[in-house]
Formats: sequence, C-alpha cells, structure tokens
Amino acid sequence: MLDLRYVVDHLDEVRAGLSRRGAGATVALDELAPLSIERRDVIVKLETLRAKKNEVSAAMAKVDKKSDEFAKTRDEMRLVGEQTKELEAKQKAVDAKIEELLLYIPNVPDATAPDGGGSDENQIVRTWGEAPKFAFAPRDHADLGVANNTLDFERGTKISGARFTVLRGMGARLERALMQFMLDVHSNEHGYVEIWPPVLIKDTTMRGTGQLPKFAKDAFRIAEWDENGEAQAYQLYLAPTAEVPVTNLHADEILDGASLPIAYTAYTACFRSEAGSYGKDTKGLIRQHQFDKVELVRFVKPETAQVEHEKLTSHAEAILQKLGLHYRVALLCTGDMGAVSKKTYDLEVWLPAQNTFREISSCSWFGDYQARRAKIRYRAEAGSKPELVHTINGSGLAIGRTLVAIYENFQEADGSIRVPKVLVPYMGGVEKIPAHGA
RNA sequence: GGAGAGCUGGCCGAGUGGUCGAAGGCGCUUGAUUCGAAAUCAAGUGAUCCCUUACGGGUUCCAAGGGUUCGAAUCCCUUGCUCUCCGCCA
Repeated sequence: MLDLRYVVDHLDEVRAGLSRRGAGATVALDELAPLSIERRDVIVKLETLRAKKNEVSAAMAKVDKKSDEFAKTRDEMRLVGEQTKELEAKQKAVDAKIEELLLYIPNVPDATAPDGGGSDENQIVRTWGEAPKFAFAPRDHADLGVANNTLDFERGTKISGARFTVLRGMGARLERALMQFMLDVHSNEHGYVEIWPPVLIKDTTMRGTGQLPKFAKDAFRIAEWDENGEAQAYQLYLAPTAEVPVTNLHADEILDGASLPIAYTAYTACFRSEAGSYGKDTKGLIRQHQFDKVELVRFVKPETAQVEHEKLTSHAEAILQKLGLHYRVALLCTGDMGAVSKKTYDLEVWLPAQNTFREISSCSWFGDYQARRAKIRYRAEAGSKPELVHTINGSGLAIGRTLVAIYENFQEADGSIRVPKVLVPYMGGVEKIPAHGA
C-alpha cells in the first residue's frame, strides 16, 4: 500500500500518477485527506491526555494512599481514563477507515511505464529468436499431447473437474525436467538461493503481497470441519504463486543493508480460481486451476531497483533462450499492469498453433508497496533508520506454458516432439518424445 | 486427539501492581590501549507514531486482542504460537 503521509503531502502528484491507470483509481484519494487531518487531531488530543496520566501516576506512587489528596487525584484521573478510552475508540475507527482506503488504492505507476488502456497498447521492447517454419500445419499442444498420451484432459476432469489436467509418462517427466532445469540455472548461474516454501498460507501473508483483500475471489481458500461436520472457512489459502510465501519470508524484519540484494528462486504448485475467466482458454494447459511455476524474487535497495528489475527480467529470458524458444518482451501499459506493480515486463512466447505470442512470465517491480504492507525493511548501515526495501519478482518460468511452447515449437511432421538440448540430461537422455505411446 | 510447560529487547535472561523501555550477560558500534590483532577498560547501542523549520519534546510497544485499576511486563479472560510426553500418521 501507499504511505498515508506521502499521499496526503503529495496529493496532486499521486492523483496524476494513479489517473494513468484509468478512471476510478483515484476515487479513494479525496476521502483520505480529511481523514488524515482527523487522525492527527485525535492523536494529539490522545497523547496529551496520556502524557498527563503518566505524569500524575508517577507522582501518585509517592503519595499516601489514605490521604484525601490521593482520593481526589484518583477521582480526577478516573475521568481522564474515560476520556482516553473514548479517544482510543475514535482513533481506532479512523485508522481502520484509512487502512481500508489505502488497501484498495493501487500503486503509482513508474514514469517509464507507458500510458495505455489495455493490452494492445503495451510496448514491444525486444524480440528474441525466430518463429519456426513448418512444412505442415502445426498442431496445438493439446492435440499433440492427447495423441502421444502425455496429456490426459479427460481424466483430469474426471478426478478434479474442469481446468485440471493429468500429465503422464514423458509429459510428466518433461514437467519435472523443466522444474529442475530452471531451478538449476537460477541457483547455479544467476545466484538465487533456492526456497521450498509451504503453499498453504495465512491470510496475513496474502495481504502482505497484495492478493488480499482486493483479489480474494481469485484465490482458493480451504475449509475445516466444525463440531457439526459442516465446512467452515479456514484462514489458510492455497498460494496462487510462490511470490506470496517467498516475499513474506522477510515480513516484519529489518534486514542488514549489506545482505541486499537478496535473491530467491522457488518452485511451487500454484492455485488460482480463475474467477471471471469463464470461456477463456478452455482448451489445453494454458489456463489451469493448478499449475507449476518457478518464481524469482529479489529484495533490493530502492536506488538499485530499476537495474535489478532489468536483471531479473533477463534471468527469466535466459531460460527461454537456453530452450531456444522464440519470444518477445512487452512493457505493459498502465491500464494492463497489475494493481500492485510500478512497472511490468511480460515475456511472451511464440505459440505456432495459435499463431501468436502468449504470456509465459511477468516480471514486476513493486517499489515499496509490498514492503510497506509486509513491513520488510533494511538498515543501510549500523545506526541508520530502517527503510523499506523494494521488491521485484517474476516467473522464471511458468512450467506448464513452457511445456506447451516446447510441444508446439518443436513438433515434427509425424507428431513427435524434439527435446531441447539443455533438457536432454534431465530427460534421462531422451531426445525425442515419440508421436504415440510416450 | 490427550496431559503438561512456556512466549520479555539482535540473542540469553531477571523482573509478579507504581520510580521498568525494562537489571545482568552476550553481541554490535565508537573511543582508549597496541606496530597490528586478541585480551582489557570506557561510552553508546530497539522500533512506532505525533508535535517541532530546527534543537528537542511526547506517545505506544514485554506473543495478539479484550478486561480490572488512578496506575499493568506484572492480575483476569480470549486467541495464537512454541516446547515436552502419550496417541495417530507420510
């Protein structure tokens, strides 16, 4: 979330920044300024009373408890106590209102994020490789995977419902190979520390990175049984991305400035309800309730954030390059960017069957927005004031979509699929997934 | 699931109603000493929010939330978490 003081002191600037996201993003700002003044008034009154209480209480310790003077002061202070309680209740109410507003206000886009209303106004900043040429009509991954018996959509639906898929044989092996390969590259070549986090996470953790309260409907929440055997909502969510548990590793911490940047990579299964995406990408692996992803997370000093963001993006790109997959990098416009982000690059991989690029990674710089929510700070040097870190993360990469890209880009006329060279060792030496019975 | 113990500053650990942001120790920082280091000695060493141009002043924080009281780290209630033993379990 944004800093109340900063918002109120720079109202016009913040308003101008938020308005770039489109109408509606600035609505809450107008309520904030008067509330902030009210908050300060309450605090000043409250603290004056408390100071008096503390002063008098200290004096009373030395007074004879049976004296009239003691009784008189005590009665006076009883009144002060009541007033204090009223003011405390008022402060709580005002703070809650402010918090509520702030939690729903999105991040201010960075100046380098282009203006725009939707995905067609994103800027393509670079393109890598070339689209493969086929002497035949390329088939999509779902057809290939059903034919070679590595993707079982029907049984996925049978056991778990729509948007669940079973990987089988070399499909399952490829998924695992990709996970290992990505983690190896990031930890060995890019200097990330590997993390294996829980995927059931608390609501406060979801709040820290901004998934809650605004996007509650996008996440799965688990239930527990009450004494009547009824399912009751339980305060644990299925992580929609490793970003959530991994970023929150350092929640409520003051990090040593010398330890920055901290870089983590983590594989997790990811769970998304995909509310509001009915009818979209219903065929194949593109949009699932459960999918695998390797994530990259960096905690950095503010002054290095832009450079760090580019660096992280290049780390995600390296995976695509090593696999030999044609892709492009899109700088998202303000209207297409996530609410928490200041600036986002999407990596889009070429999918020949769809004759288009599809998102396979999203690399975002969040400024101090997540850090403020999650209270992730650092001390530049011994004795200096704690400051908020900047957080950056990105997929490195979405594994299911990578498998899709490999199937579609490396298919042969007979329906077999070439395994990218770098993955062959991870596939136990297999260089080609056969067209049938894989 | 059953029984018990506990949760205090970066760490260890005192503190059971007032003078406690909290003894003592460790760690850390600075200075002295040293050719330098170790050891030793001295001083300092949390966060939060509010007021103030500044200097500075004040508030809150002893797991969290509520309560009792003129006054709570200390008493009461609720919740969470940790540990030990038993049971169950991949």
